[in-house]
Amino acid sequence: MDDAQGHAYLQIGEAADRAQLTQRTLRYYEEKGLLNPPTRMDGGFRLYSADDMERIDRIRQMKELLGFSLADIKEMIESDDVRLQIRAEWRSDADTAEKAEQIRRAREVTLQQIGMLDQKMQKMNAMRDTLAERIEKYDTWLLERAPALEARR
Amino acid sequence: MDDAQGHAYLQIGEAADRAQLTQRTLRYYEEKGLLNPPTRMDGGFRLYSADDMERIDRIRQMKELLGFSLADIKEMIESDDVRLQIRAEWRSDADTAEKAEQIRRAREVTLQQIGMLDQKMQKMNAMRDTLAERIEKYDTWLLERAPALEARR
DNA sequence: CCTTACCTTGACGTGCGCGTTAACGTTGCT
DNA sequence: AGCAACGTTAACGCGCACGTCAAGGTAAGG
Repeated sequence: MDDAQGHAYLQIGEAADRAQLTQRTLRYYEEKGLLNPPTRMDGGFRLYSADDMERIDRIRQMKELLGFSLADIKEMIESDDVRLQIRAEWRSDADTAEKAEQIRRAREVTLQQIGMLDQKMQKMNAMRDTLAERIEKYDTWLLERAPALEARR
Repeated sequence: MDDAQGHAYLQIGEAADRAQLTQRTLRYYEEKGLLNPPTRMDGGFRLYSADDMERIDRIRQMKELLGFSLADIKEMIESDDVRLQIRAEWRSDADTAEKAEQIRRAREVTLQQIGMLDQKMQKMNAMRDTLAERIEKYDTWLLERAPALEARR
């Protein structure tokens, strides 16, 4: 079942390459419950969907960008599960009110995530400011005490 | 040698409490070269200066905020050493040109740090945007499919 | 001088996040 | 049918960043 360009499903080798992770890491994430078990081919080979790949990338981002532990990340991405469940049961007979409740919870979680991102970025901005101040001090020092070389510019 | 409020130098217990770290962690950071060995009292007790405390806090920030390894942090804070050295040798007979060169290097490193902060913040902003989009989708879904409860507001 | 609180240096233990190896099965091509 | 490339699970190993004793020294008050 190929796509026009590339394959719709990736085996673990390709998946790992594209995600810039190792196969071991993907299996480990699955083992730890960060990834929902991917579909398998008859022989048992894992097949990663586009949704899987998206999720893998989000996990990597949260690790590298935010420096969170896998346990933290696991908690945080559970709102993604809701999103996927909704997509799957889109026209099922599940109770609409129940779905709405789930969505409201997911919304809440997402809001919290945004809040924590904002907090982090605020602190990083403060850090940036102190670094910028430091640059200024370096510059004034250089201008006062060793302007010779700077004048060449 | 007390200050008007609090002590100018802190023993490791107080230092750890104020930095929100454990004594073990402070000793570990020292062992790993992230902290320059603090002065000691006659009995061998460590005494942390205000500069030490500042540095400890920067280390903690870099770890928690940026999620860096201690090895990374060690590299990054070596520009701080320059700053402290400068302060120490302020009126020494060290070569001015040499100092200037050090300052230029420190300036370069600091600029790089600012650059990486900017990069991170940019990525975090992108992440924030996707989360905000998700919120929008939740909201429209809720308005379309389950407006009843929302109407109560 | 004695006690209590605080500190010292080892040294071993621990949880996380994988890396690595072993032994073996599957796929796909010729 | 055979072979190379790719996959599977299970198990052990490892570096990092400390936690946690153990055995003892020091500081400060009564």
